[in-house]
Amino acid sequence: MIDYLSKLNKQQYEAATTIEGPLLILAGAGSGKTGTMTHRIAYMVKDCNISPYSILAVTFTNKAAKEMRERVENLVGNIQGMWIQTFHSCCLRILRMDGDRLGYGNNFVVYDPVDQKSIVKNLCKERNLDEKRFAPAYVLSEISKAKEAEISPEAYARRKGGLEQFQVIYQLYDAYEKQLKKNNAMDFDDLILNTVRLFEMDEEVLLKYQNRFKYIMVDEYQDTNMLQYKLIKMLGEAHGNVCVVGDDDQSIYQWRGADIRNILEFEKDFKGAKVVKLEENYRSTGNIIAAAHSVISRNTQRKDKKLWTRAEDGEKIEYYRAESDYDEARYVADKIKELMRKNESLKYSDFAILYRTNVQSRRFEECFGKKGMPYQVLSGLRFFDRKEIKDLMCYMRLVDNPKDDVSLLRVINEPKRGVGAKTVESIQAVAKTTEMSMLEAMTLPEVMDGLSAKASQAVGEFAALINSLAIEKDNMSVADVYDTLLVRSGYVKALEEQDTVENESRIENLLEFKSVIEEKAKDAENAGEVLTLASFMESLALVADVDNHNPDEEAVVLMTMHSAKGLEFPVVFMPGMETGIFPSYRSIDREDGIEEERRLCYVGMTRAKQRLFMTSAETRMLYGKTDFTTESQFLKEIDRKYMTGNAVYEKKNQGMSQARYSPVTTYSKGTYVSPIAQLEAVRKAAAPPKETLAKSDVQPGDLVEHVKFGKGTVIELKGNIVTVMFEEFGVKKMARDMAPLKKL
DNA sequence: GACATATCTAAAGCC
DNA sequence: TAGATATGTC
Repeated sequence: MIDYLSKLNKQQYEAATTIEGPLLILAGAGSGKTGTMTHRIAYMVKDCNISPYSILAVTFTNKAAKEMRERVENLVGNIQGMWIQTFHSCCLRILRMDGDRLGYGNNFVVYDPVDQKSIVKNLCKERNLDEKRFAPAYVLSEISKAKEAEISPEAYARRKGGLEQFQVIYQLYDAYEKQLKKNNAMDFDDLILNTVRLFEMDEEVLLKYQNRFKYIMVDEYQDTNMLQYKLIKMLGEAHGNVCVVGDDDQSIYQWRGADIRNILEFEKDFKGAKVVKLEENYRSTGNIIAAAHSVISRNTQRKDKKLWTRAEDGEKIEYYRAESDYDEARYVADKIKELMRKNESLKYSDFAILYRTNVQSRRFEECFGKKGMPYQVLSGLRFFDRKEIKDLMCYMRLVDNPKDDVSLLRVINEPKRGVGAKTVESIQAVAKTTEMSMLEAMTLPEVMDGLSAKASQAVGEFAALINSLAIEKDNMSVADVYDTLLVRSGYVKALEEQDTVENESRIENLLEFKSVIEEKAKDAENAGEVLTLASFMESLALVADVDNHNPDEEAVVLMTMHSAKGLEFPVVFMPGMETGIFPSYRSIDREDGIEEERRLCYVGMTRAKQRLFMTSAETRMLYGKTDFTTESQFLKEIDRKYMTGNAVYEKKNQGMSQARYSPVTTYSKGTYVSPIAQLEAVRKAAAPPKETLAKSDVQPGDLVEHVKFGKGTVIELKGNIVTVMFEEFGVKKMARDMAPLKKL
C-alpha cells in the first residue's frame, strides 16, 4: 500500500517507519543510508501527517544537506518549513533570529579560519611572543578545544594550572574572545557554542525550538562533538524523537574533535532507544566486503555488526609491491589501461586512487601526465580558501562593513601598492587612540602627513575606492561591485603583469567566483528578491564546496581516503600501504590512533564496487630523501583468502626504515635541531659549489642547466627574476629563483 | 618597501 | 622535495 517504501529491505523499512522515540540507525558502508533517511522523512510527512515544519534534519556538509533536500523533495514534493541544514547553518539561523540576548548585534559576521589566524597572529605580535612556541595554528587549536568543551578563558587558566605556557594561551584566548565580541563576530565554534548558551540561558527560546522541532534527525552521528551532542540533546529532551544515523566504523574525524562515545553510548544517553542495524551492503563484491571486515573486526572499540552482501565474491583484491614510488604509479597507470582494454564499458572516471596524504598525488600526476591519461586531483585546498578568492571576499566584506579591520588588514597591500608594515602600524596607532576604524583613520591628516608621497597616494586611493563603493553598493549589483573591485584595486592587473601558470589559474578562479555571484543573483531573482552584498556575504559564510568531485568529468579521480568518504567507484587503488604512511607515523604509538587509521582503511576499501588494488613501494622518496619502507600492518590483517599478488610481507622485513619514524632529538648548545634540519645541513655541505648566473648573462631562448632540475630554456627576464622552463617539468611548471644556473 | 635568499618543516579538512 | 616564512639586501 505504501509503494514508495516497497524498495526498502526489512531493516531499512523498520528504520524508516520508526518515528516516535529515540532511534539509532547503525548504517554500514553502502547500506542505503541516505535512501533510508529520506524515506523516513517522506513517511513522516505522507503517512503520519507530520508537518514538514516540525522536522529538523542535521548534516555535516552542505553537500549532504543539499542531496538530502533534493531527494526528500523528489519523494514528497513541497517541503516548505522543513529544516534540512548543516549544524552550523542551523545554529546561524537560530542565532540570527534569537541571538540578541547574547549581546551580539543580529548582523554579526562569521569569521572563518583565515580570519581567526590573522587575529591570533596580530595578538601574538602585539605581545612580542615567540612565533614558534605560540604558532597561531597551535593557539587556535587550544582555543577551539576549549570552546568545544565549554571552557571559558578563565576556566582554561584555572584548569591548566600555573604553567607559563598556558597562562600565555589564556591571555590570547581571552583577548581573542574580546576582539571577536568587539567586532561583532563569531567563529565557527561560536555558532554552536552560542546556540547552546542561548538555550541554557533562555528557557523560552529553548521551548520555542523544542516545540517546533518535534522530530529530529542527525546524519553522520559518529562525527558529532560534545557541543553538537549537547545541542541535539537539549532540543530533543522534551519529546525524545531523536533519530541518529551513523557508523562507528567510519568514524575518521576524531582528530577534528568528533567524539565516538556519542554514538557508542547513544542508548545510555537516550533512554528507551531502539537500535536498527543496516548490514546489507549494496555496493561491493563479496571479497571486498569480507576483506574489509577482516580488517575492521580487529578494532576493540566498536559496535558489534557485520556487513554482508548478496553479490558474488568477484575478483580477489590485488596487491602489488612496487620497487619504488615511481614504479607504483606506473603500475597503477598500466593497470588502468589494461582494465579499460579488457572491459570497454570502463571509463577513466570509474577509477579512483585513494591515498593517505595529499603529497602522494604527485607521482601519479607526473606519470599520468606523461602517459596522457586524464586525471583530476581533489586537493585539500577548498575554493574559498584560495588566496585570490579570499582576498576578493575581504574586499567585498570591507565594502559591506567598512569597520571590518580584519579584512582591511588583509587587502590593504594586496596587490602590492606600497603600503608596508610601517604605514599599517601608523594607521593602527591612530585608529586606536581615536577609536575609529582603520578605514576612517587612514585618511586623517595625522596619518597622511607622516607618509611618503607614494604611500599616501596609495592609501588615499584605497580609501576612496572602498568608501565610494560602500556608498553606492545598494545601487549596484553585487557583480558590479565585484568587477569594480577587481579592476580598480589593480588586482587583476597585478596578476596579468606576472604571466605565470599559477596566475592564469588565479584569474580563472576569479572568473569562476563571478559566476558564483551570478548564480546567487539568479537564485535571489527567482525568489523575487534582489541579491544584496550583505546577503551574498552571508550566504558564503558557511559554504565551501564549489569544487567537489565531479563524477561527469572523464578523468581518473585522485583524492585522500578522508575525502572519499561517502563516495563509491567501480575500481579503487589504495597506494602507499606502508608503515609510517598508512598507518601514519603520527598515529603508530597510540592504540586509539591505530584504530582510527584502521577505520580509515575500512572506509577506503569499502569505496570499491568491483575491484580493489593495494600497493606499496620498497623505496619511497619522502621529504627529498629516498628510504626503504615496511609494509603496512593492514595488509597482514586482510585474510589471505581474499587477496592475491606478489606479497612479500610474510618474509621477515628488515626494519631499515624504522629509524626515520622515530626521529632522534638532538640538542646542541641548548638549541633544538630537528633531524630533518641536520640531514639538510649534511647534504648542503656535500653539495657542489653554486654557479650563479646573472640576469645579464642570458636572454630568452638560452639553454641553461640547473644543478638539480637539469636542462631548461630561459623564458623571460623580468625584474630580477629569470624564468626558466625545465624539460622535466613539461609545460606545466616554471621555476624562479635560479641562482645555481649554468649557461650551456 | 620590494625582492632575493636562507631556513624550516612535513596528516587528514567538515562548517 | 617543495612550500611557507624569516631574514637580508638594495
